[in-house]
Amino acid sequence: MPELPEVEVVRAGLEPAVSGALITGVEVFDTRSLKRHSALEGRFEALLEGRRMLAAVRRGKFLWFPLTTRQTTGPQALVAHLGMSGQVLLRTPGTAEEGLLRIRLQIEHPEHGEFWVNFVDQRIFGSMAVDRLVPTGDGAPGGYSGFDGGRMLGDTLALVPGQVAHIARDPLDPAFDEKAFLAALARKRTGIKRALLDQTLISGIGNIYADESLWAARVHYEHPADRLPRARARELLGEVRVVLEKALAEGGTSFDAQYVNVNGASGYFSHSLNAYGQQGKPCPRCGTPIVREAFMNRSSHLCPRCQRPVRARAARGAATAA
DNA sequence: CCTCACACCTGGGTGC
DNA sequence: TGCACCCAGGTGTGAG
Repeated sequence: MPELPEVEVVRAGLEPAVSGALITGVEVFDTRSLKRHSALEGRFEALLEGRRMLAAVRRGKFLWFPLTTRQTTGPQALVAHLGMSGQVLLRTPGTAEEGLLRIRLQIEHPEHGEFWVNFVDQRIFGSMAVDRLVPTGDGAPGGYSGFDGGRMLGDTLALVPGQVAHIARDPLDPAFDEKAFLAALARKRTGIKRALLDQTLISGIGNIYADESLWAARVHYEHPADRLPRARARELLGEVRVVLEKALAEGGTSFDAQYVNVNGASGYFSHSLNAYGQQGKPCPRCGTPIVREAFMNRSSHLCPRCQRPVRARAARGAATAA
């Protein structure tokens, strides 16, 4: 469900309530929501109770909350991934229980008081975990944590949860290495949309924003990544950034009550979609009906006129033989 | 090493 | 009303 803009809306919403807050209680209602948690770290509840969260950090679609250090362990964080249907809701203690509530943290903030942090997830593709923090490969901050978060973390800023270390930086991250991304893209022998969805190449993009970015850049989703001219690839990356930033400014994309911010409210970007879910409606650019095609057990939405497929890759040597 | 298909899940909507 | 079937915003794993 949630892609970078939706996850950032959640991060920003949690930040004031969780930064500096003490975890006073942890309730796990469904252990399947701990599938990313390794028992080697210790028991999830025991690792959290009595510790404080220092900040709310995000890279791509991953969220984490660095914890105060315990003498017995190195630096650790509570990690959360929303999967397809996860929500993190801030509630006043005593609020009636959400139907699909999987995990609840009881927290106490020194200034803002007590909250429940409710992790709600229909499909259970999301999860929480406590994971150790490891240094980032490039020495830059592990993810985005806002101004205050950056100050709170101080010299432990350049850490990332072990299970997030293989995820690439996202295109809104100041430390995103554009040259390295373009070079890696030029080596990918796969379709451009698969490459955009590959979180080890560039993170934060999912099915909605991949389709929107490709529409904006007028690129067909099966265009071979390694045959996209560098200038076109740079344009596409520019469109990715524009789409993500615009969606963020509008509070993310919601089709129903499934994706919501920490207060349960929906975003407005669904009104700004040009391609995703717009099959049958005229392309806002040329009027040709948008089509939907099967792709990776899901679907791709595109304008068949603005986004022409390229000729299939010629068999090796065929072009020169003639 | 790289790429791809698939498993992992539940619930809401639709059409018969 | 009931039910089968389709659909959904993601990621990790293992086969080839």
